[in-house]
Amino acid sequence: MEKDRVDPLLLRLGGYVAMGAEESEALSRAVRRSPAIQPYEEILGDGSRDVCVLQSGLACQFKLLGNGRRQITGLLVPGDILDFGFLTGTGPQGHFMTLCRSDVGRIPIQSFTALCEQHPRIMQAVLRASAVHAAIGQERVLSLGLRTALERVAHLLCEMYHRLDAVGLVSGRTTYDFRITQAEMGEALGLSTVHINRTLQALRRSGYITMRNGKVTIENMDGLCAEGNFDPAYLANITIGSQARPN
Amino acid sequence: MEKDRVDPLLLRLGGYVAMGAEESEALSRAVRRSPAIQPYEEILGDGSRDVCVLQSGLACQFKLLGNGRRQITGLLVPGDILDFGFLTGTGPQGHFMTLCRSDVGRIPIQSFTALCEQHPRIMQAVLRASAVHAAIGQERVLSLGLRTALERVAHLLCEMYHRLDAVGLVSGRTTYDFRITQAEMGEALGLSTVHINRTLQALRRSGYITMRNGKVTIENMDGLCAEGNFDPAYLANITIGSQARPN
DNA sequence: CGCGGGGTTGATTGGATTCAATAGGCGTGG
DNA sequence: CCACGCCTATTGAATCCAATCAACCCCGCG
Repeated sequence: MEKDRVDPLLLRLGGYVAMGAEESEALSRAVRRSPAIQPYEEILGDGSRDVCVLQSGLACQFKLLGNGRRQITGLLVPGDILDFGFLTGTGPQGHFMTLCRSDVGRIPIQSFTALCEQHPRIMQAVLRASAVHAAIGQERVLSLGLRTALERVAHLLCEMYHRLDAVGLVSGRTTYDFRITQAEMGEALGLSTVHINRTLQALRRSGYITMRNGKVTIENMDGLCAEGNFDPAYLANITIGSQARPN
Repeated sequence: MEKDRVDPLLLRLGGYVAMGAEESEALSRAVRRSPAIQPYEEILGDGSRDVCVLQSGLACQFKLLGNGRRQITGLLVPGDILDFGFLTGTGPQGHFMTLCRSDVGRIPIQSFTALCEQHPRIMQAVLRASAVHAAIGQERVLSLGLRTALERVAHLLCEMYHRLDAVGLVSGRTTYDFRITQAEMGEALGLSTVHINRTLQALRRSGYITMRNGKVTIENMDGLCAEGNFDPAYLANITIGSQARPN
């Protein structure tokens, strides 16, 4: 099973806008692969404006707040563009680092610009990805602002399932790799490590999930979604006009 | 003092990119003014893709979560573009409504597109505004995720000061209009009304602020900033390349 | 004058944190 | 090969910040 998986970026963008072989190839060619990055290594430290894409592994975006407090402001899965600042000509927000061994691809900003000019669909797909990224951010605010611990964790596990599924990283129906420590989960969800631990236990006891070796299996999808108020709609790309809306 | 203030949108965008008289006028001309909107009226309910700008008053963006819970995901001050979805061709995230009597201007999306093509600086400024909008969102995550109640409120009051100052809505050094109820503040900061009340009292007792008639005065800016871990840098527009960065 | 919304206060409750200690897994080095 | 150390997960106890519940005050308004 050492097969070279399809580029997750292609899967991601292809999920937004159907792309022809020519476009896929052009996109693939533009990506510069770098050597694998070790866990807990900072990405994007350099001032380059390249478009960075997580190719494999898991990464996060975070911000520091004096006295050692840290907030993880976003989790990044393969196929994710780390930061969309290049769209507005601004630098990345906060810091980025890997949470496990990962690969990061880069598209030099000039290549990217040329690519988008030649292939409007690619541009369109990137814009959709950016919109979904923003929607994920909104959901994070909802979680931190008014969801209980149980809801936050349940919601996160559902979200990860859908995001990983979109890039073909879910195996056997509902199992996916999620190499994150409980402490990191806490930093992402605004909860203490201890409470994350107890909350995960509750979800396991209820039969919603099982966890083994950094792999999460959702045993009761409906139950977990209900527990976390999860509605996958925000992960889809909704365009006004292209899809007639009920109202 | 009934003078027609300078269009806050011009002040906002002009703060990002210096614009000539021609550009300012073109921008002004593009904005369609609507009749004043009453408090607690929903904006953007229609499916239009117009670029909406708050011209006066105060508004918020919010999302609902079953069982009546509501999270205010953003506060909007004059000069703010309500939603940047038009940049990605997607619809607005969540709902928008006024918090007090307000005016909303609209730029039909076609006019906007034409405007940006003819005046690249306007496009550039809008992109900067979009980036700052995103940065404000990140700070919100920080607040909800790891700031204490006191820090959240202090931070918010500092943020509003800077945002309103940017559009000329601060009077007498540090006084600004902030017609928001404590309940709404709580919904924005993920705190209960009662706790907001007590936190505001603490800030007043410490001599950081005074409040009267919906007007906030910051009496001790340094103290309030320190209390809220507030650093105004994220409200500035930082562009890679245009400004040399220390590192 | 009664009503309603917003602000204030006190008492109580509770979800989550913090502190503290133990257990398990894994890599390194003796 | 085992010992040691480190990191992560787990558990229990105590504490605390903020929520909830419940009045009450104040004021503008019909």
